[in-house]
Amino acid sequence: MAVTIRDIANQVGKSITTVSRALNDYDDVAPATKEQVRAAAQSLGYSPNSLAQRLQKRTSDTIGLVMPTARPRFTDPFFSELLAGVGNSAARLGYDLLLATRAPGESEIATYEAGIATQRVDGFIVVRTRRDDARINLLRRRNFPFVAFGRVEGPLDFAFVDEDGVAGMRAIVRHLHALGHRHLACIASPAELMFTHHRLQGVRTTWHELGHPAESLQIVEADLTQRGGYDAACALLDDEAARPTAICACNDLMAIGAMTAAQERGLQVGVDLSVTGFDNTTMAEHSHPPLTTADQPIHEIGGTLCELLVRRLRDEHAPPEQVVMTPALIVRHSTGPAPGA
Amino acid sequence: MAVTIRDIANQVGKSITTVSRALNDYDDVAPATKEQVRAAAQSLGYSPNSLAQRLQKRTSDTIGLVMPTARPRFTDPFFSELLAGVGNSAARLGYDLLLATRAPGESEIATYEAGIATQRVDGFIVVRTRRDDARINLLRRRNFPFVAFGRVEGPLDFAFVDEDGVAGMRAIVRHLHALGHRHLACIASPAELMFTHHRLQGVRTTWHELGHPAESLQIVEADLTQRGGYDAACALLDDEAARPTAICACNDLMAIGAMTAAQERGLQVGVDLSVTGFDNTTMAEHSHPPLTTADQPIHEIGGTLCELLVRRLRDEHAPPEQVVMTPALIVRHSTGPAPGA
DNA sequence: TTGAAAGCGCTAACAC
DNA sequence: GTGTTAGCGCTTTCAA
Repeated sequence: MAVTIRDIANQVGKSITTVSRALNDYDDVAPATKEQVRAAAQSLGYSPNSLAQRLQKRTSDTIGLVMPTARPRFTDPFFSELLAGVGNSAARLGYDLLLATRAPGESEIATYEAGIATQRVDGFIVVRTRRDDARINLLRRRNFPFVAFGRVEGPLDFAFVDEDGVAGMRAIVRHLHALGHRHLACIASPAELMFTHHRLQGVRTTWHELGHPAESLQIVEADLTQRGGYDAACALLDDEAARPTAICACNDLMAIGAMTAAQERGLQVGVDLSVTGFDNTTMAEHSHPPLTTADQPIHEIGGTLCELLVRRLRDEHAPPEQVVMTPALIVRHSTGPAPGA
Repeated sequence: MAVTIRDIANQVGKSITTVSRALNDYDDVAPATKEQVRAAAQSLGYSPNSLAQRLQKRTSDTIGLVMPTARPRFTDPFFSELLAGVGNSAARLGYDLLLATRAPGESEIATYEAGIATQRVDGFIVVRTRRDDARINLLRRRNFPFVAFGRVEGPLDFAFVDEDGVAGMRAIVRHLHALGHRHLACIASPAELMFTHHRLQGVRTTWHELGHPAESLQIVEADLTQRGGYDAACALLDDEAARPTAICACNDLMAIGAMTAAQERGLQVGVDLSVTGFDNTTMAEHSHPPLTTADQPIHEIGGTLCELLVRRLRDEHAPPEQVVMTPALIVRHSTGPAPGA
């Protein structure tokens, strides 16, 4: 069986108390004893049992993250990158990362409830916030530590990291405007997601500010996947009378789907039709043509989320920190001058 | 603070032992008492402290998975899908999933060592096996429960799930041969990965069996990313004298990168050049043109990995189960008759 | 400088 | 049926 402090105590002929203090480098232990204990620990191959430590300390040293997976085939490159960011940061800060995957709904909330009730996690990272977010409402009600990736509607009395979706879309729409586009379509993400709200608002207000009539902007909703973007673009492009010269999608995946739809119809993306994404996943860089998009430093955001949460965990009274990052416009070849402009 | 069995015991005027037994539905508790205890637990909002339960049971009820992330920007759609499969299955079986991300190397091994030593996990899922795999060697040496996604060279005395890479590539190469291709290039994944070995072997032996001379097959290595596939394809295509009519890549991501390279050179994929992938990620379905590839049921594989591991955890003497799945050829539009054939 | 004892929250022999 | 007692492996008063 595993080596315990009791084994070390026997070996060096001291009490387990002394061993514990020696290992934790208390300064009321004789230097000689410390050395002796450490040597014994080393030679016996001792490692503390973290379950026991955690029970005693009444903390789990664990961060929970529940990935919202709507469908069984779940392939969002965005998340693997975010997870890597969170994971690396958690490890560096001495925390474990507990991962669950759950479709939004009752069982999702139950997962949060269970995490809290059974004291398996010290705090949560909530990703992809919704306008009215049941997860956040719950955590707030329970006064349980968490950090969100994204904001919500209503009071923002919690810690979050978010990107400025309005500014990101403003940059994109201005870019398209400057290229001479006068008929724009936006492939929106699901309305319940908070970032949709920001990005859409960015599109709408900027388009309006630039003096375009409301009718020159079409908005269709899709489900964040490549297939969703594809279907939405098909509908937009097949109505030839109202066909836009530019399509801005609310994420890269949908933009790539939209490009496929355009190409199937013989349109050259970047020439006959401009398409933009959002996120700057690595796919955007390597799509054909490379995608104009707004960059979010996803890996870094994951790290920041973790840091903010840990700060809160270490100091209960730390004020909720709020970070809003401005996405950078990345111009590639999927956008070009409006035809005939 | 949190409600404990002691609180319940006080409330109902019984000992904590009785409460514990009632809650665990032992049959030596009076039905009336059981009811009373349950009601009290309910009304007090009791949930067991899992740390305490685990310490007592000497099991962590946790499965560890360390994602090998070579670079900081880590965007493999393959992994998010695998994680979803593992996560769902783990939850269903009553296990937590502990996720870490670590680049292959010393710190990766240290992560495994720490997980074992501190008793934080009951077993590991090892993904993307290498021909000589330090992780597996370690786990084997320590006799620590694990299941691998993939095989290794040498004795296969452990549980694993793998796909038959030889068969998958055989199907692809035969498909290309039937289309009249006589000059093939393969974009191989890194040589240290075990699946590279299988897939490459599938390509080589099949090509040979079909009667092609060795010189008609070129093999270049790339790093599994879109960029890697792109670079490799550029090199292949720019040597016009030796230009292949078909390129088979060892995963979808590289195949998509290769398509980009071809398209940049004015080649029509599926007509002037055929390209194939491997994995059938959702990207393959939506690429332009849609990619011919070999299907791996990734989500399901994740689930199976979990199940095999749990079976082993519940029964120490269960023989190591080994599952090899045969990938199905998915023909889409990235392949077509060889030019001039 | 060290050790005895209590306790984190839970389960399980064993006795009554 | 139920309670007493011990103990999982650790930390931390409190006394000596």
